[in-house]
Amino acid sequence: MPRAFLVKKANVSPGKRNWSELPDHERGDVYIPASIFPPSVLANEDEASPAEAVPLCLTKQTLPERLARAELPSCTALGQPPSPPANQDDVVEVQKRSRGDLEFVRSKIKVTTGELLSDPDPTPPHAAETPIGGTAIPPSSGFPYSAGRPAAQTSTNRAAPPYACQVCRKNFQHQRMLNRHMKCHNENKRHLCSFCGKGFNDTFDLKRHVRTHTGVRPYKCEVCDKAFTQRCSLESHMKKIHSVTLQYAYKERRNKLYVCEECGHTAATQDELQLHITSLHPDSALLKAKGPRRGNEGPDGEAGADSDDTTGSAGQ
DNA sequence: TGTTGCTTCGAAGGATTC
DNA sequence: GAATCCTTCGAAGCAACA
Repeated sequence: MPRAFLVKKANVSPGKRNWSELPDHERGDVYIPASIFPPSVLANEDEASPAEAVPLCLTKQTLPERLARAELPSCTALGQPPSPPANQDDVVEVQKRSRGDLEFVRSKIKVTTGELLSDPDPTPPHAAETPIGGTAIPPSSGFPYSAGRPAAQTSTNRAAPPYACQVCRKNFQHQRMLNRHMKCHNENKRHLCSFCGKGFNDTFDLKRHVRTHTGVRPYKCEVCDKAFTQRCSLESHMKKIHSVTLQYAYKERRNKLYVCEECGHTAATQDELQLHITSLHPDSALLKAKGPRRGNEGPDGEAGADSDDTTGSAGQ
């Protein structure tokens, strides 16, 4: 019996939900805890998606106990944006967490595929200089650094990707790649988790993170019915446990699986999901969030309300 | 204490939408 | 063309077990 099926101790770290407590038949392929989105929470959608609504960790009394326990220790740092890294070259993300009185630091050293200059200029990056290559980082983002400049204009690099990050000196082929990369250096995370307040640079990262609070597990192993929050987890499970390697064509896109976050119902198309929500959850804030993507919403988008982040594997 | 399986998340490449 | 979304890879950390 795979250990994955063993019930973990109840004393889980506060930063993680322990959906393994639940039998797989209850989680199903798309397990969603009941009442995970109290109406009081979903009602607040003026400026943010449901996932970006009022941080629940600030209103725990409105939550079911089990959800309240889902509060990540990062809540303790709400309103306290992380200090900028002492060394801007570090691609180390430090998450402060606390276990009761004990606070610990979880660090992640990201080894990216970004291309570093093979012969980096020994002179320090002129991050504060006027950008030459142009930057798309909006002033409102609070990002203090310039995005960079075309590396082709910098000295002796041969065939180097044209856009270089002035902070970490990585090179990118496209300006948009560089622009997005610069978010990594931005301490102001635009997309905040409504449950714990943790910020993310990308809407999809937020959506993916929210699943850890909601318990939505869109990826189901068809062999043992165990469900996972991320596809890579499923594929890893399939490979290690069942010795089944899911193979897809290069860049093949799986069929999308639209998940109703009210009840867990899955639909093959967005229209079908829309119909489902309209008929069964007419008061759902998710329904409102299904409006025009950029019609009346802020720059943050509505991603948190989207259930289309859940793409089913091809085998489903 | 080492191994294994799972969870979570950062980040880049590419596709899609606006 | 820019912004957003999706996919993918990889790493760190944890729990459970040998």
